[in-house]
Amino acid sequence: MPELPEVETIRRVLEPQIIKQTILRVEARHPQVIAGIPPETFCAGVRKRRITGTGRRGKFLTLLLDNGGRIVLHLRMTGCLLVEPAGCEPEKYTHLIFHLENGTELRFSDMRRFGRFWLIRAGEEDTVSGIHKLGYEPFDARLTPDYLQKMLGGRKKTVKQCLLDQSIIAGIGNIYSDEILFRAHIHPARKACSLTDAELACLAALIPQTLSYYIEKNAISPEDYLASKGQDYRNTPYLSVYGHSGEPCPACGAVLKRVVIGGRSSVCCPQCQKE
DNA sequence: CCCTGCCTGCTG
DNA sequence: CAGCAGGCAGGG
Repeated sequence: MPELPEVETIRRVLEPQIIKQTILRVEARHPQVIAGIPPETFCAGVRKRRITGTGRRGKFLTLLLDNGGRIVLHLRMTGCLLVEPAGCEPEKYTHLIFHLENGTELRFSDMRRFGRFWLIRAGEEDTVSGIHKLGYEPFDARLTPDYLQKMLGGRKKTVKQCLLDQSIIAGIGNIYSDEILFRAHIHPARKACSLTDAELACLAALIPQTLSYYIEKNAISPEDYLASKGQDYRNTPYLSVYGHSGEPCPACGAVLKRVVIGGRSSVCCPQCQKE
């Protein structure tokens, strides 16, 4: 489900609820969501540890532990994290429950079960989760027009595929790649190597701008997040093109078109985003 | 580059 | 019923 703005929203909602809490034990109802090590090893390694902080890298979340280790997780398509009182019935598809000392539980639910958890021990390098393969954060000062030129310049791939490539820029998914390209007036099917310097500069500026705009729009109180079971914090009312194919372009009124690029469906304006 | 698998639910 | 869904890894 979530891309960078949603993952960041979840992190901001969860952090105050779990920070300084000790994990009494972990219940792995569906151990398949634990990757890299046997589930029992994961549960034993996390048990009795205190959560000292949270982090985000691209679409990955991290929970820092008091022994220097960390939990790394990725929500993939439908993963969801909620902190709920122990007495309250877990959502359907709850696969992992972290029992916290204050009587609440950090619960991971995921209908499609694509989400994954890793445990990285103190001093260990994370070479398993995929974090090590990520490119710059969208807000990294090194994400310059020159960097984009270097990374996109020689590529035959489309610009859309490059934006989705986590090893170039971390955190952009199918929704925000469409939104960024719409704002930049660049057609998603354009070959990356065909982009002009001006277009690359435009992208370099719009990537952080667009994502921070949507992080702001996502802001939600922990109460509202919980009330909607972690489902209702999304940006749908603010999206310009994603989910709006067949509707008029908000800029020029032309009919927004659905196209398939690299197997992913994309929505763009045939008028504002010339091929 | 494309394809498949991983899962379940929703839409037409 | 087929096709699609905001992700990613692995294979040819």
